[in-house]
Amino acid sequence: MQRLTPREVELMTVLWERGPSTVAEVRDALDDGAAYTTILTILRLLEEKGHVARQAEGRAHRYGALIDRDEASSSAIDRVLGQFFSGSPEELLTQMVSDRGLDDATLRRLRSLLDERLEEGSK
Amino acid sequence: MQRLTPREVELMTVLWERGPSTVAEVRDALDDGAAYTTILTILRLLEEKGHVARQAEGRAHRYGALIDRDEASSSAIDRVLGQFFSGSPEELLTQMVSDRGLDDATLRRLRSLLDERLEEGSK
DNA sequence: CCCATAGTACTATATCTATAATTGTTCGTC
DNA sequence: GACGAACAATTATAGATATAGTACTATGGG
Repeated sequence: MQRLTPREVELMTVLWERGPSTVAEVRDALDDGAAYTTILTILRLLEEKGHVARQAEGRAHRYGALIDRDEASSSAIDRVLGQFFSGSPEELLTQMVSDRGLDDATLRRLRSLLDERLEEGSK
Repeated sequence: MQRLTPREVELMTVLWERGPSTVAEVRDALDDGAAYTTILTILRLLEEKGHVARQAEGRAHRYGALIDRDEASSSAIDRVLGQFFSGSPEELLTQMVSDRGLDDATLRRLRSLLDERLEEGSK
């Protein structure tokens, strides 16, 4: 998937959380003083790139996400993996558990997650 | 830490792997046909941003990284965490182990990694 | 049925990113 | 000491990003 700019991620997040929305709704949800036309322009670019679609609704249009959040975050992770961890999820995880103050409870939850995965895989 | 562009990460990677290098050495290491002046420009920008420093060496300059790789990757992860996982490392890891096509061997390695961590923590 | 307004399309601008050509400088060699 | 090669500084350009102004359109309330 194409890379999303930080600003684009912000708009997409609104669509993911609110569901299909009009320009005005997105602007209200962002609540950062951006002009109507600014939001419109970014949504238009996202549409060009195929990340959102819209349908007319009265005189307005309702924009909906075409990609889901997992897809986008997965791409973002891939990018980080490639840039810093030679594509190796282990290396990323290693740094996360060592650098980041994850407590034992969290580590244990992650381990059971892995256990579940391994269970399923062997089914 | 400020965000690094993909291209900047590539150059920094050379410095991280090779240690302090001249422009010509970086260009050779990249081996992607970039012009000498292109590399120079990006290094100059990285210097402005405080990510590298240089010292004269004969008529050339040797550029060295001022930030280490962990620092940069950690920032990149933070950005992804903030953008997609409400800052929660657990959510990111959850997605990694569930969505990604990690094979059993990898999952097992990840689990032993967590085991080690938990061992250490309880010591 | 008309016109104010909400909404859209089009256009514009500033900054950032990535690229490189041109110009200037220094050092080693002859 | 002049010259060429290697290097650096300056300048330039194209495309992407983020912002918004302007001009046009359609619709719903009076």
